[in-house]
Amino acid sequence: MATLKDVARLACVDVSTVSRALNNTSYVHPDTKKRIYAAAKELGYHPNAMAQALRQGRRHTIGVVVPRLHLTIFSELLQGIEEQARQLGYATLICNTEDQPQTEKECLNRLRNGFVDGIIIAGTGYNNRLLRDIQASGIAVIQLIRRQEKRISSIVADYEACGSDAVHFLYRKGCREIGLINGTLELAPYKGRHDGYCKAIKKLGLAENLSQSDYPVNSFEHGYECANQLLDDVPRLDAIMAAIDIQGLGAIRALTERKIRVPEEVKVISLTGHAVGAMLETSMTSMEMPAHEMGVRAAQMLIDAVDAPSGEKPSVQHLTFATVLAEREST
Amino acid sequence: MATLKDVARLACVDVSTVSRALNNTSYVHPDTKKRIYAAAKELGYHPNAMAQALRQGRRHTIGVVVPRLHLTIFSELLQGIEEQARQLGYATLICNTEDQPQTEKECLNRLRNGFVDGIIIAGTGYNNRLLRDIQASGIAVIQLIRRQEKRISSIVADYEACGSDAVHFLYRKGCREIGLINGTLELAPYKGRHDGYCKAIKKLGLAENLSQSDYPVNSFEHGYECANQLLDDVPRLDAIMAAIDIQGLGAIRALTERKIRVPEEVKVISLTGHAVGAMLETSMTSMEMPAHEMGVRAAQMLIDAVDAPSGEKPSVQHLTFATVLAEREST
DNA sequence: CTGAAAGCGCTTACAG
DNA sequence: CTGAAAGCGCTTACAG
Repeated sequence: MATLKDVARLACVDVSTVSRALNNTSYVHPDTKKRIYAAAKELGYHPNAMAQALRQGRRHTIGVVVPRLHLTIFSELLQGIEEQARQLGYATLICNTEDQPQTEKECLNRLRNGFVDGIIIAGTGYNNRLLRDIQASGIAVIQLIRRQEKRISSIVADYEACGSDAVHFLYRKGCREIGLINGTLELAPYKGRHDGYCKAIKKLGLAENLSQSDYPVNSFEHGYECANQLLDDVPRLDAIMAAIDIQGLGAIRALTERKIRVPEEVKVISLTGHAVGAMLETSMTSMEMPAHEMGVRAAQMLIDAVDAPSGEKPSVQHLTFATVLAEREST
Repeated sequence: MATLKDVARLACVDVSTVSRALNNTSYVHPDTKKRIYAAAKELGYHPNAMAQALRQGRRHTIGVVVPRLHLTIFSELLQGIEEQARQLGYATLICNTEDQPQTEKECLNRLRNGFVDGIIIAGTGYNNRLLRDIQASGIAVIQLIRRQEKRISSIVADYEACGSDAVHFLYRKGCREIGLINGTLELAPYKGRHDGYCKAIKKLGLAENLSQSDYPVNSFEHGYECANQLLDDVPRLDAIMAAIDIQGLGAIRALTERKIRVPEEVKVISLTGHAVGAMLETSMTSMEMPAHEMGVRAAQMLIDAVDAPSGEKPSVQHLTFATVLAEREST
């Protein structure tokens, strides 16, 4: 790789002049400039981003820590983040934790070592202390989807309203025995949906029908298992709410196997529509969150914080997006 | 952020000693070591990765260029890549091109600027020259899924066998009018599946039933539109092969709307199963490629190339994975 | 076992 | 308009 020095030598000027010419950072005589450009081109010169970053103290890279990508909302969020970051001149570094606090910790420690200017995280909630340390050390941090720590800015959907709205929607459709398939209450999105569900159920004077399984929360099997549990426990079950699409698929599969018709006998709704629900044979009604836009906003907010002069760093802010009902065939 | 210098000052030694102690790179007196560790801890010292990279000429980062993440096989590949890279001590930088050659070009130019040690790309095929330049400049490059350039190593599935095997499978099931939903022949995976399909069809003395639409190849709508086209054009259509799962979903939707039963009247098979097919109401038969493993192998191969002493860089190699039939309810 | 020095490739005051 | 110099934070021969 050719360096500034090589270009300088070929163009018969000092490296500082080359730097100025290439970065358009101060007047350089047009003729000199021309010579420099020619030399740079001839040598196929590309500036070394490491050296620039070291010198300028800015890496123009953000880190994104997610629990999983495949078949999750995170791949869509990540697309939004990457798109926006790229437009603002930032690269995106990803880390996949599989929701393992230990893996997450290692990822965060790598990222903080001068890898990135800021971090967007959908975390496990087990490394909040570390996250605060990282933030205190001057690296911007934003929580996305999962607000596990109040003292760090976040962008989330209104999970509680989402859970509650879904119950009311099903109630209006005539459902009286509504089951919930959800995930661990340690994670904000599941906790919120759980609370919204319970409050609405109580308000309407209905019975809570909860379920759980040993499968990973984010799995088809979990949905399948929980649906079977609900069907066994609640003879007159007439609706199933699934926290995420994949669980909904599992639930529909369980219903199909029992020859229970959707939506005539049991209605199904997903609380986190992300595109796949709309494509099913029996397309699935869902509460949709604007994932792509949330990703874009997260990148924007993070980079704003990174770019802010160090005196006036923005204070902690929490942004909540509404989810919108998309009615389809499963209800 | 505390620097080596700060630690050195606090521990009353030279920076070089601190560096050696912290990196365990040569003998340092135990007492000194202890003092240094204590000082580093007290200051919350974290080495600056930029400076290390600049000094060592290695960034320990690989770049991954994909056309899309959400609801594609690429999110699964990326998970495999990230996992393996992380285990080998590498971070993963991603770029999302949306299959725009111009965006891809910009991404590649950013990556080559000292951002990464190597690049894994599922490319558009429009920047082959640039890719060769990048490779020539000392950055390892591997094509994944899409082999658009023979002179650069690649890891792909056997698309031709995949297309051909699917035809033979359907033939054995009694199908005689088999339609294909595919994508642009400019991309190797689609070209391969197309060729495999055509050869098998010819060999069996059947008629080719192709389709196309104006929608993005990687969309539900494309599958839906093409299926309708095939149904209109081929009265006795009894099977549909879809290049990818999402197209298959579109096809099933079209069939459902016309009240055509799957698989009794028309069978459906996806040529790139990636998890979602198995979860459907009518679970979809598909040719499965080991996406996660392919991602792992790609990361491995790339990092091997990066780590190879510069004298003995591995030569171009092409790895082809077999796809395996997973029979489900749609056939 | 440890210090002093050079240097990775760049940018940016400081002179002139 | 351009050069010489310092320095970003680290590592690593080279001495001793």
